[in-house]
Amino acid sequence: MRYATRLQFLRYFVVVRTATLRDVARHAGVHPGTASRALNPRTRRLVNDETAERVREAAEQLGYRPNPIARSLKTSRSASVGVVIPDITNPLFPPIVRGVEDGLYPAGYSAWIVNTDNDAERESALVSSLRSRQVDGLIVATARLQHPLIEELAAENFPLVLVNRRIESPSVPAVTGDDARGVALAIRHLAELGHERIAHVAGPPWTSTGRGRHRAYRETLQELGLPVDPGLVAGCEAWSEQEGARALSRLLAKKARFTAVLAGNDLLALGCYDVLNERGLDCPADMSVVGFNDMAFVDKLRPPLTTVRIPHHQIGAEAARLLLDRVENRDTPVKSILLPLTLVERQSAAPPAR
Amino acid sequence: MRYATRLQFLRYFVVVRTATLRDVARHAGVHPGTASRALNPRTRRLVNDETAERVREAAEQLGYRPNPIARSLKTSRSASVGVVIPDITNPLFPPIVRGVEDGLYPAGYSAWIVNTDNDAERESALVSSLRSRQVDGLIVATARLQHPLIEELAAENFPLVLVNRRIESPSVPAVTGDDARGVALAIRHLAELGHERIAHVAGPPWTSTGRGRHRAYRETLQELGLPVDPGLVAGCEAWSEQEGARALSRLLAKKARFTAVLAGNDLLALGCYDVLNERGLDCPADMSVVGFNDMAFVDKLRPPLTTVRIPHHQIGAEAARLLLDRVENRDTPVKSILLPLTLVERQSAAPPAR
DNA sequence: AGGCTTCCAACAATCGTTTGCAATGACCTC
DNA sequence: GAGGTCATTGCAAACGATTGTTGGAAGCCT
Repeated sequence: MRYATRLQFLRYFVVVRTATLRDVARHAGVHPGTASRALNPRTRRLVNDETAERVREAAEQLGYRPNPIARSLKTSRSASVGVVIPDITNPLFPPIVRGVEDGLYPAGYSAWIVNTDNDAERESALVSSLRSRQVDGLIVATARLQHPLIEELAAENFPLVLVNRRIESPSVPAVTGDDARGVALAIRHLAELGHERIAHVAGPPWTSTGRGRHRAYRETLQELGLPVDPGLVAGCEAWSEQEGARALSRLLAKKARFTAVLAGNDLLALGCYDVLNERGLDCPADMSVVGFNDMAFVDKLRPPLTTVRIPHHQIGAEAARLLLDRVENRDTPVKSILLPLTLVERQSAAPPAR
Repeated sequence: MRYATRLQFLRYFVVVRTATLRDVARHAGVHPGTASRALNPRTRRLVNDETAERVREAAEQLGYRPNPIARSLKTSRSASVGVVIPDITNPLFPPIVRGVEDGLYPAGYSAWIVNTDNDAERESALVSSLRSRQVDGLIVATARLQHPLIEELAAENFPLVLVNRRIESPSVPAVTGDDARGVALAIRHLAELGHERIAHVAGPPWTSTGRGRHRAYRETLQELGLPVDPGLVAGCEAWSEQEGARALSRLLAKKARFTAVLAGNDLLALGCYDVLNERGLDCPADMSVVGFNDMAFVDKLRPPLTTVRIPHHQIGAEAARLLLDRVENRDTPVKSILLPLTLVERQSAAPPAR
């Protein structure tokens, strides 16, 4: 024997080289196939209890850790899923990602995160790279409304769940907040405070959220018998502070009359704050502002932002579970989840000045 | 032939099954080994130009994409690195992560991100899982000051770079901001505004940043001939808003006299804002506050926070490059990088009231 | 013409698992 | 005691690439 002592022999495997299944088998005096079955809970019952125990012990002694690469190669599964987001730097996404991870963890899965910067080409390259890494499914927080890549994956019946944003095609499961009710919550709140002319700084029309919130805004106004005036809506090209500022400026420049504005999301609301500041307008005395998302730290703004809270973490977790369902059984019926939203009242919305 | 037409044959591979190297080889009429060499830039010169071209064409026609799993199994490399962070939800980390990705991308590497929640056990499990996934190196943004796991990896000469936080052991390369000069920048600014008694809400003493900034605070005061009074320092147990608030409250409760406070980071500064608000103290009129990090949106606070900017994205990118150097050649000498910081003056620091 | 490189491509082993199939032997039944 | 079932284990072929070794053809030299 090359090794002076048994200890050295063990150390060799534990430290220098990582023990393989073959080593474990040899150590336990069985065939690698048997060792594999003994260690795998699903096939464990195929091997004698006593043998299995011996294998388990050998594995422990040698510090055996299965090689997921080899396993993936053989099984073409990886116990991991891809998470495709536009940009982790956008404070919207980290909580979702954590939610996904927390949903995945109990099942022993983990997440591969990639940033697309909303670039279709990059996205397609990344997805293809994820797939060649054998991810078992995909969670996609895509922005665009129509989306050939997604349709394609869905057509292949590749396990896929959309998060945060819906897509026109109904065959793709999605987990989102109930934007319509969220918008209603916000508008009703403003109405109860006494606002009648409520403007909307709308998100990009090529996103499902932008479009959906805009529609909900109109519908709620109608329901409440409030004026729905297209002149009170300014659209944005992106979910950014600058765009929010530009939109509100346009509204103000038109001399449109309104006392409150519902922003398509918190970033846009931040933009609104900026122009209000610039023009010496006080929020909420001169203008009420309501956001959407309840991003981190918007409670620290002056004034603290009244906004609609979306349960991002929960969205991620639900998406993970939904995906896992489909991974385990591809024929699980497609189902989408709508999570309730809540209004968090802070100080950016108040009764209008008389 | 099982396939009615050549087109169907091709579709079979392109759509239904993904073409393997063997398929490409057969299609080009060569041995798989030859195909491998033809497609790999590093071995390309071992095969005849004409043959190589034929292989290339076949690969393209069949839509061949190499299987990274199989490649990893054989080469025990993965063209990916692990990124170990406490919590992606902390706004500090997303820009670093993006920086890392951007630094990795040109070399064809990608990043696996994991969150440890600063739990040593979880961290160790995650690192081990990353290693069994054959990551070629690790970028670690660990919080704790001494760190057996890190020492162990370093001892093994496993490619490893620390970001954002240093560790006592000198053999581990790290990329950080130049905290000492950053603190000096902040204190000098306050001194120039006329502050003499400057307090410090210090980060956790078990983190290198917490400790380092505290030391720099004392040293700078001394340099400037300002009083360095231990009664003007309150330590925190965590980098959180609540801890920042508690610390400043303690200082205030002691009736310590001071007109400005340097917070260990922006989160702590946020906590300071909270207690100032509660007590009806105006910032900056009654108390100046300077933060550290320049987190997103602190320019939107009231007052906009004066703080020290850390080039997070650059830190990530440099770390990636450093790591890649070591991955390519394990014997690259250990080198650490200190990036310059800048003070961004906003409105939370002003001359003290007389 | 024989011997020498040089170039190129094929061969086959290997990475560490999983898994269908076959073999063995124990035990049971009629 | 022949035949059947059942539990258990071994065998070997994959999965899809990489790479050291081998061998044949061509080209060059003396």
